[in-house]
Amino acid sequence: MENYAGIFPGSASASSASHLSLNMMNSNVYTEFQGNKPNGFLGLMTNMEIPSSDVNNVSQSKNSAGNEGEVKTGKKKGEKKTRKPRYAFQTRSQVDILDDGYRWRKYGQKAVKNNKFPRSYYRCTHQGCNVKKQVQRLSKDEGVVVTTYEGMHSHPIEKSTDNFEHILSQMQIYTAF
DNA sequence: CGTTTTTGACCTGCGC
DNA sequence: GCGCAGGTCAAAAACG
Repeated sequence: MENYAGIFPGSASASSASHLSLNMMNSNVYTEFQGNKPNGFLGLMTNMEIPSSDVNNVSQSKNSAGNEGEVKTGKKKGEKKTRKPRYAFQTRSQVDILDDGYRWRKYGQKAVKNNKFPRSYYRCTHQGCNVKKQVQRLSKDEGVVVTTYEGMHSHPIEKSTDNFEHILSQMQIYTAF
């Protein structure tokens, strides 16, 4: 399940590209940011710090899409009092697995209360890299996938990233907005 | 054969 | 104090 090869129209060696990812560049896929947050955060990456008391701010921002709302920080194994920033992506895609070029190992899957679809938990397989990521899909709009990144990678991408680099650059341009 | 996925159990924080 | 919800671990299966 790790064949993320040419998915882009420009890439020649498109190996059937069944479940690939990163096809945000495709016509039918595009990152859209809806005013989910009262603060009105727009952008590809939104870094939000999550203080213990602020946890419910995400859920309270219910709105059009009808997000399920993540409550509780649930730190567990209290070792870090420092809350890590999280970066949320809201992407319109038919596939849940959006590949960013890193290798992820799935370590859990749980169903969310207000969502029919389960939420998947991934972890970066790189040694020492404890970056986590969770993918969730809105029950209302199956086309909308919310990817939340936790932590930052301190190592280069493992994949050859053919023109991924190029693509990423373009993505950044989008971010600039 | 090594690695990742899968799935249930377990843990933790919060609300009642 | 108990139950709910979310998050993580771990063992076995599945896949290459």
